[in-house]
This record gives sequence, C-alpha cells and structure tokens, in this order.
Amino acid sequence: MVSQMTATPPASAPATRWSRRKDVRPGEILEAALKLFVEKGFRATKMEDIAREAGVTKGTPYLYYENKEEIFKAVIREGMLTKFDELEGLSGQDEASAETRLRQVIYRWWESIGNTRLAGLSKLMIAEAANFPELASFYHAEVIVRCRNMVRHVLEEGVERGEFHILNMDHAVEIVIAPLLLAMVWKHSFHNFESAKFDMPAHLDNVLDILINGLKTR
Amino acid sequence: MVSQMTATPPASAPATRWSRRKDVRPGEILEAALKLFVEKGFRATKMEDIAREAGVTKGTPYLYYENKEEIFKAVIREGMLTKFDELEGLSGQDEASAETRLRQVIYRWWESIGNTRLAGLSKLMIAEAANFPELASFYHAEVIVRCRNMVRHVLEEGVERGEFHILNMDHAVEIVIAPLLLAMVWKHSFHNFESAKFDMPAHLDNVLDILINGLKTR
Amino acid sequence: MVSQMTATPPASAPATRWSRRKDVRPGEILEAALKLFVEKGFRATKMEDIAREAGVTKGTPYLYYENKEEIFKAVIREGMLTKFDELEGLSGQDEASAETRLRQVIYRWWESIGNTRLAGLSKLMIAEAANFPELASFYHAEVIVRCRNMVRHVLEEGVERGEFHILNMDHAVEIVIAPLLLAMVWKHSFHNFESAKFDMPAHLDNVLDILINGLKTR
Amino acid sequence: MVSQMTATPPASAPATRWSRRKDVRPGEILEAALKLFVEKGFRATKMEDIAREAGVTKGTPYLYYENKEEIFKAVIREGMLTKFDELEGLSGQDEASAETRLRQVIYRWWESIGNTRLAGLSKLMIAEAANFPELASFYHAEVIVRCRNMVRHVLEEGVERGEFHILNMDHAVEIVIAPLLLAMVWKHSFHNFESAKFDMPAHLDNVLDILINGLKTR
DNA sequence: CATGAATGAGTTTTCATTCAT
DNA sequence: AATGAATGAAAACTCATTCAT
Repeated sequence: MVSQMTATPPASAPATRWSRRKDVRPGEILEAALKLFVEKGFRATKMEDIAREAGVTKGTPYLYYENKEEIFKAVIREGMLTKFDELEGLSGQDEASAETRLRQVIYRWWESIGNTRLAGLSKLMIAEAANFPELASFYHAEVIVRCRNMVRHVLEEGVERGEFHILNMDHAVEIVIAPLLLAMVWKHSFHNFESAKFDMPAHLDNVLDILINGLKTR
Repeated sequence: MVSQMTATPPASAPATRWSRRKDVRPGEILEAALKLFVEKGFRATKMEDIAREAGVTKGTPYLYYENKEEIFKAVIREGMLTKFDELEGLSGQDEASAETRLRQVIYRWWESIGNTRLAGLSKLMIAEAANFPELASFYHAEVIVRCRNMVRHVLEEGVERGEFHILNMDHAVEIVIAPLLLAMVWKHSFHNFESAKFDMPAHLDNVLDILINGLKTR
Repeated sequence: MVSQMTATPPASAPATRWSRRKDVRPGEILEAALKLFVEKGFRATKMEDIAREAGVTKGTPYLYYENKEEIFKAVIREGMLTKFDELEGLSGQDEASAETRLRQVIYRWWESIGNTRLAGLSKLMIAEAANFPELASFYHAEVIVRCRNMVRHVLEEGVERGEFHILNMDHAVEIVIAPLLLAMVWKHSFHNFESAKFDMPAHLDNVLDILINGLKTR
Repeated sequence: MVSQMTATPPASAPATRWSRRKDVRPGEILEAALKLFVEKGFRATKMEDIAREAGVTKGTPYLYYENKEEIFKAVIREGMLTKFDELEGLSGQDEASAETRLRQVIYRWWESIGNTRLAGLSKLMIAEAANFPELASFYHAEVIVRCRNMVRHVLEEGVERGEFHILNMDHAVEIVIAPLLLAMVWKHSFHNFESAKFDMPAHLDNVLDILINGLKTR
C-alpha cells in the first residue's frame, strides 16, 4: 500500500484509449477501493465505482483480483502492515523520559496513521468485522495487538523508571489508545458536523497532559 | 424504541391468525432490524432477513415502513432518544462530589447503553454516517452532543467546586468519552478475538481512576 | 417432467401483471429450459430466454432453482425417469414371439421417447457429457443402461426360445439401439437438411426387418 | 486440416523468438480449437484456452481468423473433407465380394475417422447444428450425404451381384451407418462410464455379421 | 509477427419492492 | 393485516475482441 497504493495522478493527456501499466494497476485499484470502502462501506461500494475511481473500466479490476471480496482483503492486508513496521522501527530509539517517549509514540502514530487515509481502515474494520471474521482476526493480531504492545512497552518502561504508577497495565493501555480511536472516528464519520474542527495535535497534547498526569507517580 | 422496540413475546397465543398486532409489529420490526444492521451493516442486511427475524414475511415490513431506508432511520431515531432522557433525568440529582457523579454518569451509561444492544447503534452510525448524512447529523446532535454535554456538565461542576483542574474543557470531555466508545467497539467488532474478555465495569473503574487522578487539582 | 413439465398454455388474457402459480412454475420453467437447451445448448441458452419462454421475467427462475446449472440438472433428472418407468412397465406383459416383442419395444420407445421432445435430451447429454460428468454418469446409469437392459431382455428371451442366434449379446444390443440413436440425431440436428423426411415408423420397420432377419436362427 | 492441422512439433528450435510460423500457426490453432470444441462445446470454449492449447497468447488467433465463429467454421470445414477424399479414393478399387467391400469401407472409416479426433467433429456438429445452420448444411452435404453414398454404392453393388436382398435402400443405408454414429458417441460422450470398454473393431465385426446376415439373399 | 493489458457489451445473479390473494 | 410469488432495476462477473507495445 505504501508504494503500490500511492497512485500516480491520471495521465494528463491520454492520447490513447488506455495504457498498459500492469505494475501500477493493483496499487491504483486498492487505493481507489480503500477510498470508497472507507467512504461508503464494503457493500455500498460498486465495483464499477472502484474501477472508475482507479481510472479504468469495469473489467480491469478482475484482471488483478478474483472478486470484490479479494479486493477488500487486499486493501486491509496491504493497508497497514508496512506503516507499522515503520512505527515500530522508530519507537525505542532514544533514552528520553517515558513521558517524552509516550508523547512521541502518539504523535508519530498520528502522523503516519491517524492523519492518513489509512485511519479509515480502522473504521472499515470496525464496520465489517462481523462480515469478515478471518480478516478481523488478522486485523486484531496485526494492528490492535501491535498497537497495544507499542503503548504497553512505553508504559512499562515508565513504571520501571518510577515515572508511572500503574495498577492495571491492560486497562492503562486502553485509556491511552482510546483517544486515538476517537480521533479516527471523528475524522471519518462525523467531521462534517463538528462546528469547531479539532486541532488534533493540540487535542492529543491536552489529552496526554491529563493522562500523563493521571499516570504519574505522586 | 423503548416502548415500540420492546417486542411482545410472539408465543402469546394469538386468537386469530394475525390478531391485532398493529401496535406491536413496528417495534418487533425495528428490534429485528437493529440486530441485523448492527451485525451485518445496512446494505448487507436483506429485507427478508429483517422480516424473518421479526417473525413475519417479506411484505409485512412495508405495511409499516416506506422502505429499507426508512426502517434504518426509524431504528436510529427511536433507538437512542428515550434512553438519553432517562440518563439525563438521573444525572444531577444528588449533591455528591464531582468525582462520584462522574463515576455515576459513566456507570449509568454503561448499564443503559454501553452494555445494551443499543451500543451497536454507535458502531452502525460510525459505519453509515457518510451514506446517511442527515441521519448522521441527527445522531451527532442528539447523541454525541448530548453525551458530551452530560460529561461536560459534571466536569464543569467539578471545576467550580475546585475538585478538577481543567485547562481545555472540550478536550477533557473527549478523553472521558473515548473509553466508552472503545468499549462499544471492542464489544461489537472484536470481542471474538480478545483472549481475556474485559471485565468492563472493572475496566471503567480503572480508567476512571487514572482520568480522575489526572484531572484532579493538586 | 411428465406432469410438471406439461406446460399449461399461457393464460389468454392476463388482466394482471402476473398470477401466482407456485405449483406449476417449476414445470413451466423446466419445459422452457428443455426446449432451449435442446435447441441451442446449455451455454448458448440465456436465463432470460428461459424465463421469457416460460412466460415469466428474469428473476423468477431463481425462485425455484439456484442457478442455471441446477436447472440443467433438473431438466435431465426429471426428464426421462418417469417415461422409462412406463416403458419398463409395458414390456414383458405378453407371451408373443421375441420378434413381435422386439418390435413392440422399439415402437413404444419411439412413441414415448423418440418422437417426443424428450429425445432432445439425448442430444443434449451427448453434447454436454464432458461438462457435467456426474450428470452424464446419472444419465448413463438411468437411461443408457436401462435402455440396453430392455433390449437385452427381449433378445435373451429370443435366444432361449430358439428364435434368435446371437454370438455376442453386448454387441447385438448395440446394433438394435443404434438406429434409435440415429433417429433422434436426425430429428434434432439435421432434419432441416433431409430432403425427403423420414417416415420414422416405416424406417424402424425396415430396419427391424433387416436386424431380425440378421439375428434369426437359420 | 490434414496439412494445416498437422502441427509441427513446437520443440523444433526456433531461430528467432517467433520465426516464420505463419504457415503452421493456423493449423495449430485449428487443432487446439478442435480439441476444445469437441471437449466442451463451442460456447464453453474460451478463446484464451484455444490460444493456450495452441501454445500462443490471446491475441494471436485473431491474426489468422476473424473471430471465434470463423475458427469454428474452419475447424468443421477443414476437418473432414480431405479424409473423405482419401476414403472415397480407396473404396471401389477391388473386385471383391460386396460383403468384403462393405467390411472394408467400415474398417477404413473406423481407422481414418471413427478412431480419430475427427470423430469428435460429429458430436460437435450434432450439438451445434441449430446454432450454425449453414455450417450444418455444409456438414450434411459434405459428410453425411457422402458417407451415405459410399455405403449405398457398396450395397447397390451387392444387390446387383445378387448378394444382398434389400427392400428399401435408404433405410438399409441408415442401419449400416447407425453403429458408426453410436461408436463415436460412446467414444466421445460416455466412455468414462462404460465399465467394459468396447473393443471397437471386434464390435464392428460382430455388428457387420448381423447386418450382413440380415441383408443377405436367402 | 506476437503479446497481453485493457475494454465494454453481454450474462448471470441478487434483492428491494409490489400487489393479487 | 398478512402473505409470498413475481417483478425488474441494479450489481457482479465474464470473456470476445482490440490495439499499444
């Protein structure tokens, strides 16, 4: 999705009916599908819409994917993994305070996922989990659990250093993750109705203040 | 939904083939529709499935609702309002500490919404907001904003009393709401994959400990 | 197919858009499908053509059959069995000479199968055997083998009575069956090109003369 | 088909990527098409399958044939003619008895047609006659009628010589042809279900014994 | 000559909705 | 008031054919 799904802008002047771009098509199709699935949901998205959005015709997606369901699976699968590799690679590099590192993790998540079209994936999986159980399982293992582990790791270090005082680690992890989820939901489902659009970095800042304050050793 | 959607048990010996059911049918249909919409989404739910789930046949829902979309709207509209009236009626009755009242609000929310089939409504609206903008607007005004206001009210009282120290009220409200949303999402989308199922009341307890600690005046 | 597939003529004056005739629809659909499959083959027959031929619209056949393949199977399955029960019931009733009985079997076959739309089934199976192996197997067991057995039975009696002199029974059975197959093929595939249409009963007569003469004990 | 369809082994080291194959390609394509049409029928055979079977890619058949229908016509047209020329050339050469010559005709037919992939052509035409009337007409004139004439010629000689006693020549011709058709049908449609595979030469032998016996003057 | 990505007309199949019973 | 057979618009999917490379 990182490389494949970065669509090249539709050729400005297509002199011919079409061009052959076997290598980029799959990415363009997934990109288009991601956008529409996130917007309308799996069932409400028509194959022809995906094709049109990708700049091809009805039949072309079928050259690369068996059917609509396979496109959905590919969207999810290719969508998040690489980003996480990046994220996990970054975290843990420095020797700053746990507080600083927690803030870093959250900000980075916002930059590379939350503020990205990929955040829509989460909304998508929330909506379709019951219809695609194996995919939900995959998402749970590869996204939710990894996300929790990243947070848990920082929190545990904070506890070791005596910075944080945490009674129940599982629940503490959740409260850190919760506002991230909320941010994605606001962004993807109700942004049109929020009169004063959230300044998300500032929001995360304030939320972290409260949380870190609440987690701190007294 | 409270009154209408409380289905009378279909087993209660009907005198005629279809004795006067005009009064209970709509509720049974909405109840069935809610269940299926939450499970599978709007598009993936077939009218016939709704009918079967409601114990009637294909044509019957159309006697009470124009079409599938109207059923969806009715499900959302009737689904949450009355519950909120209850909730709002309860809160603010006592003169306990803001901390106590915040805990009460959250627990009551969990009892009357979060732990109820109605929680699925939120998942549903998150998924379908883009397809039903007016409905999303309605939901935003009637559910999200009211929910925020309830929380805000308690927090503001806490600030007035000198119990809480809050820099940005909007953001503080969000961090209180966030774990509630998370709870609903876990419950409705990924509960099958959570090895150790959350003891939700305990979780809310712990989360509130952290939040209240973080919000407290030092 | 006998009863079910006997289509009632389309109601002369349908005042309404359609009428509900759940009991006769399947037969009408199979009847229509048989006609078109025999004419054009399985693949070249469109579902919509079957529907139109049956006097219904596109969607109706799907109320009674999963898909086109199931219709094909039903056509074959229902097509021949009952006729054969009739045939087998008739043969062997009298104590006439083997020659007489052989002639009877052949004539009856012609009346109840060869001269019927059902003969087209054979052409159909010949064409589609490779595409529907299990169905071909079923056809082989239920039609071909039964047909051979009927003939074999008569020939064996003829041998017992000393009427016929047969060196290899298997091959003798085939030579009796062969002209029946030929008759069906001519009728269904090349009848338009035969300048002098065969008088089939006379033809069978002549053929039987030769065969019986050839089989006779000298 | 004899010359064109005799594919040169594709293994013969090509000097260039596609060295002058213009002369052999059409035959290879028809050969592949024949095989697949016979196996699956005209409609169920995909152009791409023909191409793959012929060892080329999708576009190539269109360099040699207008479209799928033209390929079908070419398959039929080129398929049988030359073989018949051979057959007709052979028959009538010697001065043996009519019985001997009849046996010869049948055996030769079996060798050069019945036991060949070309036999599938008959099955194909039986199946597709209604969809390709002009082709069926052509096949009728060039194959069926010629085949009958060959048989008729021998039978007439037999009558002239006083060997055969035939009341109705047309019908006699059919009874001789019938087992040939049967043989092809068995071979191409139901061979998988025949427990004891027929020893076809022996079968033809036995069948001819009966027929010739039946035709003989007493 | 040959390739094979792309097209788009054509089919199959689904399902919300209607309406005779 | 309820049924459920039938409709027909709308989607999903196929594949013969084209044409840039």
